[in-house]
Amino acid sequence: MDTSLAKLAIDEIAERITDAVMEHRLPPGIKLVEEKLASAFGVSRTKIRQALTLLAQDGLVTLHPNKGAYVTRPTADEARDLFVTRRLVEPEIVRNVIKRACADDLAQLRAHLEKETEARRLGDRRRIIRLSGQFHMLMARLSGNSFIEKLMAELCPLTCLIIALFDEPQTPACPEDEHAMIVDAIAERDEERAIDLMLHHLHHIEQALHLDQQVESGIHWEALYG
Amino acid sequence: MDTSLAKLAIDEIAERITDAVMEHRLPPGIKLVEEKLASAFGVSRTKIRQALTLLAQDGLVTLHPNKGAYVTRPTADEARDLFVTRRLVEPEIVRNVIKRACADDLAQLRAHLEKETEARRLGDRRRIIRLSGQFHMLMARLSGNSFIEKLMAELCPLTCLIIALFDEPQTPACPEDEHAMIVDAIAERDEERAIDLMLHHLHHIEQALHLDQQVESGIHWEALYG
DNA sequence: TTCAAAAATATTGTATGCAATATTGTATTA
DNA sequence: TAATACAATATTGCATACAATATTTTTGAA
Repeated sequence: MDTSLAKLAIDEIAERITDAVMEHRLPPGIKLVEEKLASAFGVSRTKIRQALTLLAQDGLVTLHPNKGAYVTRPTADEARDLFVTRRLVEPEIVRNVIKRACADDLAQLRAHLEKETEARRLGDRRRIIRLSGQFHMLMARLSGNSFIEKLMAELCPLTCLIIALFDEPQTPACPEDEHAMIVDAIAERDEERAIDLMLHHLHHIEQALHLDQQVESGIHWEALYG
Repeated sequence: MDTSLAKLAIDEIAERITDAVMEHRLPPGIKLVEEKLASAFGVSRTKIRQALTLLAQDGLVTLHPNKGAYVTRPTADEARDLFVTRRLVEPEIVRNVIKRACADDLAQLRAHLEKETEARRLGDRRRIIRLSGQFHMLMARLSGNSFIEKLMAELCPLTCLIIALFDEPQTPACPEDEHAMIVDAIAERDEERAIDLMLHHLHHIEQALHLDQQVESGIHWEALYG
């Protein structure tokens, strides 16, 4: 798992685990044994422990005292709350990006869209999901409000988790080019349209999930001995 | 500093430090030496370290690598962003509280108001500031959205910090009974008025601060040798 | 005396070791 | 054989020790 030679800081460890969760390489519910991670990253458990507390703070990992750390398994209710929160915050992000975005910012957005296109071309579904999340994180960063940026840096990885839980693996990952349309509207400084597109985008993501079905509780143990 | 006998969990340590910051017993900019905290709380540095990473995640403490942990000293810009964020989020909180609040929830709010009144009667300015912050945290909790609750649990202590930095100590802590008026409007299910009161309340807090003055940079070292 | 170099001290960063707890495997008994 | 108690193993929680880095104090020369 560790590719670099330099010793990893706890933030970097947390980031790598976050990426792995976003790409569904670490599925919701899986146990994260400290020693395994420690040897995987080539550091001591102390650092892993600190990384896990960070991730737990972000809600990506849940700590059960004396039991261990598990990748969080959000409930359908939490998923709904998450989308409510995103629909509350992301219009403000769009407004601020339109207000502040310079040419370089737009270039960053376009560059990100290209990465998404490339991942789609390759059919790399895991990367598509992670990049889709990171698009919104980039938008939040460009909005210039550090609190909103930090909030989105929590909500986006969690959204990926929720997609992992509630989406059918067969479904084509994300609404195709909605991100591109949002960027276009931003480039044209069309606030109303950009916000509208963003809200529809979020609705599409949520509606593609099956939050009403009983997938949420995970494995149905009762049904196993039939 | 440690009053209980049982060993403190990391969260409890973080909470106590948070309270101390909210009450301005730990002023912005002060260094938090791990060993001092460790002996104060009767635990090892390991736990303190984890508590500090939590607090740093919340923005209440800033970690300078190899230098140490310092109580954050927010800038005026960050203060403005914070209030922007609160004005974005708290109307939603009010809406949800009105939608969901049962009799017991309202009783909790009233009980909190009494605590505030008591602190005001005693002239305990520190407690007033902390309780004022915790009023908004309670509202967020009653709103039933865990993400918004968590966000407010970060923003409120930071607001206390900002008040510590930018408010004149002489000023009477907070607008007198605006919290009570908000609770009244909520009890009457008057959404528009409640939101209006909340927004005005937030404006009052922000305008009581001197975010435009150059208080922010802390001590004016240049002016000391004149 | 003043400045800079160097020693001494303080503090952080990390790994390791041990105790506490949980989980798994085994044996014993009804 | 099935259930339960007990032992073995695995894992977490925590403190401590040591290395790396920063800060302060002391020393010595200009």
